[in-house]
Amino acid sequence: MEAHADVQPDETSTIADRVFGKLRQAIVEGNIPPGSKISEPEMAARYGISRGPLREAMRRLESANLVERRPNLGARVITLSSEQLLEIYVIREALEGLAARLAAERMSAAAIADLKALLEQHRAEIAREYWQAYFQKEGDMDFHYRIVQGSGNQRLIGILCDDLYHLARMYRCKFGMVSNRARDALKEHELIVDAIAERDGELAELMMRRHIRASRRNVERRLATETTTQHRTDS
Amino acid sequence: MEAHADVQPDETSTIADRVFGKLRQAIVEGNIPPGSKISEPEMAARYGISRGPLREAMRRLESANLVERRPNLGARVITLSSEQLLEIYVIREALEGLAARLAAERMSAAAIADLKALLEQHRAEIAREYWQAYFQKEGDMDFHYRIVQGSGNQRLIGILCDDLYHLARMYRCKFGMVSNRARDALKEHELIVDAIAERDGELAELMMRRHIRASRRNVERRLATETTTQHRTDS
DNA sequence: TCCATTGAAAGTGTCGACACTTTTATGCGA
DNA sequence: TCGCATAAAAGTGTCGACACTTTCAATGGA
Repeated sequence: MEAHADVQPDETSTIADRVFGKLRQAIVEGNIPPGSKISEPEMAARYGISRGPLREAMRRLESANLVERRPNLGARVITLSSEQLLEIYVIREALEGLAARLAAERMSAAAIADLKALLEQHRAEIAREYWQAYFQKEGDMDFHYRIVQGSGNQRLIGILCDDLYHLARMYRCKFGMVSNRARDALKEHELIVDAIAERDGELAELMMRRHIRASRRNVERRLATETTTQHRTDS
Repeated sequence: MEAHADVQPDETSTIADRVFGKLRQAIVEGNIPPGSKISEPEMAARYGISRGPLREAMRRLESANLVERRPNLGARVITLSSEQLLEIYVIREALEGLAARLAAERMSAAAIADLKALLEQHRAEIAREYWQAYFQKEGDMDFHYRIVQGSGNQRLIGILCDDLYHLARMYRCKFGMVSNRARDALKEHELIVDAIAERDGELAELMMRRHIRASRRNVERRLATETTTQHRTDS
């Protein structure tokens, strides 16, 4: 995990950088609830720092669209609407489709082999019924990260890994999206990797777009039932 | 001009916000040359502010990928490689294609009429040979802005208008890209608008992708001749 | 003459303090 | 009791100052 372009917890980095990473993680995981106000004195005290670096970190969170800030009123964690979640899926479909095509053209043979090994691991975990814990967490993301990295397009990697994925993860935590389609998703992942291994960029893009569209439709279904049943605990 | 989601020069905004906008403009227009170091004391003195707000502005510039910052070494304006410029075109092709499709589905009739009026204006300017000054500046961008706004996807608007367009503009200034294909571009713009007016999303996406691909190829050609002739002044 | 060392100068990272704005609480009048 | 005005409290925006790091220059030795 954390194999992507994240803020390194290096000791040489600044306080603002480190606290940015911590705050982002706290927001994405829901430890700081959506819509809640972030008080500068309170946060500075919690992390044992001054308000200067904290404000720098807040600026970066603002740029990352994780907090909304209004002058003299302070910053709040963004509120999560289902429309915005679907907006992200629409963009991911276009961008990750592109990433899959580029990956098919440029990914190294070694990276493809690693990808296949990752899928093998997923397959085993699903067979052992561990998929709940795994796919609920970061398993699916790992796969997507690698494809995007394989595209070799630095700007594309930045947009997806530094911005959209954190938002997607946040929304998933918020709505409690436990993937109930792990087996289907794995099958789709396999088709994508096969296309990449065959260096068939066109097919890889098609399959990736289809995969994300299916994922979006799954979310749409859940959102629909969520709103009709009005927070019924489906246990 | 400046009709997009920019930093409002409102008096109620903070110093950091205003100086962020000013710095971004200065960087994009080349007034602060690429690769040059940005000294905090010097910049703070130039804008007559303290280092606190300036550092907040720098953080936002960092998030916008306009400056590179390394701990204890300071910030530099990003250096411009032709590879990165082409990377942006690849992403724009995917993202603006998507925007055109969404715009065809969702744009209001009034907005489409405005778009047609804009094209009419472009046509007149090209006929009067004003196209050099116009297309060299922001005329082309105006068109693209409107399409993206018409998509209605807030996240998409943010990625393109807040990040990629500024970068594209910067690279254009850097390489002195005077569009020598204004007439071709206008023709392509007309095809896109026609498709949108017909509510043909599929065609609008196809035409937009083709338009940006043509634009990218044009840049590629110029870059190729640029590197072979080694800065020959083609006057 | 060239290189290494050392000191100063400049620059970045961080902090505490103050001014102004917003919010909350208090008290007065109807 | 309710509503409004006023004042106090909290919070944000900004600044200047200090510590540490990096850079540069001068000095001394080989």
